[in-house]
Amino acid sequence: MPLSTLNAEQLSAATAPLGQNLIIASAGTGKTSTIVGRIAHLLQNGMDPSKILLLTFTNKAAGEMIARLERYFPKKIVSKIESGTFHAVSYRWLKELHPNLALKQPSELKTLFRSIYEKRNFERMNLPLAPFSATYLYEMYSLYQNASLEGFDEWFLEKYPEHDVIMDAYMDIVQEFEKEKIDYGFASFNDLLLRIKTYLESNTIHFEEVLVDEYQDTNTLQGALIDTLRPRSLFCVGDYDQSIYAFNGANIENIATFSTRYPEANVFTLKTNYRSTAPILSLANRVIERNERIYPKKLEVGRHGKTHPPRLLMYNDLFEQYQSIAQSIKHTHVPNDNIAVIFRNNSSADGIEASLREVGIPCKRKGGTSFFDAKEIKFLLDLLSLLVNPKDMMAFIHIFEYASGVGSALSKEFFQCFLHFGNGNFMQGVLYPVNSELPNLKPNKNVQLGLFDDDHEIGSATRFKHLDLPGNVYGHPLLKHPRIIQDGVKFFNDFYTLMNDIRAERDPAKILRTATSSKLYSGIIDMLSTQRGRLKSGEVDEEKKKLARERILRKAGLLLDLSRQYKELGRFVNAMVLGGGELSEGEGVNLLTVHASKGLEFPEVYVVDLVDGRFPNRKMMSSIEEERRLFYVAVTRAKDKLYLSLAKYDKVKKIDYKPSQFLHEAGLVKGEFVEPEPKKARKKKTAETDQ
DNA sequence: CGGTTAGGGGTTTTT
DNA sequence: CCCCTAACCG
Repeated sequence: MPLSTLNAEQLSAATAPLGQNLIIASAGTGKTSTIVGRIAHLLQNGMDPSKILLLTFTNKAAGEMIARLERYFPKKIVSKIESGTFHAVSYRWLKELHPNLALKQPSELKTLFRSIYEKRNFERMNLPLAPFSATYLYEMYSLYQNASLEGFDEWFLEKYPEHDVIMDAYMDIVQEFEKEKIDYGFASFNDLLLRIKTYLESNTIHFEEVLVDEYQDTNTLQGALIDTLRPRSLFCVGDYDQSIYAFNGANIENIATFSTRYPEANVFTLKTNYRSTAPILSLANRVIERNERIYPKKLEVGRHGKTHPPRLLMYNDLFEQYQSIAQSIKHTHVPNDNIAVIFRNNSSADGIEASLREVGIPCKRKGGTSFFDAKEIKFLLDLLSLLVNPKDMMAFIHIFEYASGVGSALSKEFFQCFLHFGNGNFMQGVLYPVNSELPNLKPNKNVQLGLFDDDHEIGSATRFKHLDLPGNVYGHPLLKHPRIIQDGVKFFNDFYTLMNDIRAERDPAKILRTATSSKLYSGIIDMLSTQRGRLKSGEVDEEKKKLARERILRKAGLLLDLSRQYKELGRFVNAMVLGGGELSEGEGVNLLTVHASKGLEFPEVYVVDLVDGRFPNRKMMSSIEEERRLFYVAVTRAKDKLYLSLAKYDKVKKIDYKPSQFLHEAGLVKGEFVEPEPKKARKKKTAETDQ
């Protein structure tokens, strides 16, 4: 049974009485085993599994814990446990209340936000200071939703009192953004939590025990969500030294004030580290001890035997560093997937990946340009999104931007045309238009300038006659649009054919099969593979193009495989948004950001680019303490061997680097770290104004 | 000119 | 991938 493998401190935590329990679990102390043991304990004592809620930071983590429980309990019981990330669980509940919920990627919502922002004319407002850019304002708004429960204006002005004069305009943008989201039927990640919180304020979903993993990274909103759940018992597991999500509103106060908020709380500490060797742990501790100790803890080494001291690798040039690491990985006897290369920023990944490829070592990346960011996959998902939610203008715009001569503005007009042709029903407007006149596009222009008014119908009937299109496309009112050209009409014809083929189908796999074999998609494949097969000289290398084409087809096939588990199209599309980033492709050496490495462990770890400015990141650093925690997380991933590396110079960018202060703190570089003169920081957060 | 579209150069971290 | 700038259109 899972409980019999626990040590004394883990067991006393796992069998704690119902109530408020906080488990301080340092890196590698068997946190997962303790949570699994806790659930086993609850089940053994007869708790109804459907009254247990397990909240984790990634869906993968939840899946692993559930899988471990299935080794000891019948699947029928374990599957009743409610589990997943805050977002996944909220989505599951909301889907019952709002079946048409359409989850959107943050980047999409940012684009929507920007388009609203850009309608405002700040120059005309004669402002005494430059307003924040759309991007920065969006990021702040998003952070606010996670970090605060008060009004946006209050929260914002506390940070930037001088923006008082623009606050009304900011609020106006935010309000319009909220309205547009509802009009388009969109929900953001934050909306999932916000909406379920609102629901819970007047309704109850009762749980006997709620377990929260990675409690140190819960933000204020998630904290409030736990509060509104009001479970009979709470079991929170975390380590304040591993709190690394401040940028997402993670509130270390949640864990720091647990025992004052719940005076009856039990606090358990897991002290014995079974993961890393003594020298690795002592290095980690030396550094992290410079941060304030919130709860007392002292790590004890659970592993004995032969050890390798952590090694500092210092190089003269950036690429020499990557190439040398690739060589060292090539010559080690450890299997590739037992090795991780960990970095602070994704910008390190390309160089490492290229160097590994050079010597023929396979590698996989999590984050960065993921599977779902690939254009060929995004296109298919946009098609599906549009089928699920025909109000999804963003998805439509992305699809039609592939037609040559069509950009985002014209694509948007086309969408409005279809809505008009179908009396508000998009699909109707595409397939069976009831209005055959163009809508009045940009009425202000027409009225003020008297332009374009009578251009609308020019050549509409005859312009595309030679294309030999089927009658229903040839007679479609979209062809009357003055700015559609031949390629656009051909694209529309293929789009029309596909929509006609899949309009009645609801099964995700069948739709994908039709879509991937459609003429529309083969056009996309051709365009993308030609682009990717192009050499620096501009010529297309047929071999390279063929390879790109095969890669695209393989990816599309993978998406099709994923879709087979889903019966309902909407759930499939949302699942791809919700869990998409967690999928990593292929086999080989693991390339990870520190954030992505959380919760994982590897026999051999390389932490690279440990130079001042990059790690710690000095550009937009929230605090040196947080950067130190990031360093702590990175090094405590290592079980047996730890390499810390840096290069003193980047000859491509011509930048000199100094060793990271954490290497001084670790005692690997002699002497106390001296902070360099702060360079004039480029202000990126303010928008350019003409004055 | 104004509004778009298309292509080139720099990047913090995530559900 | 996001921001900027150079061509392009009516």
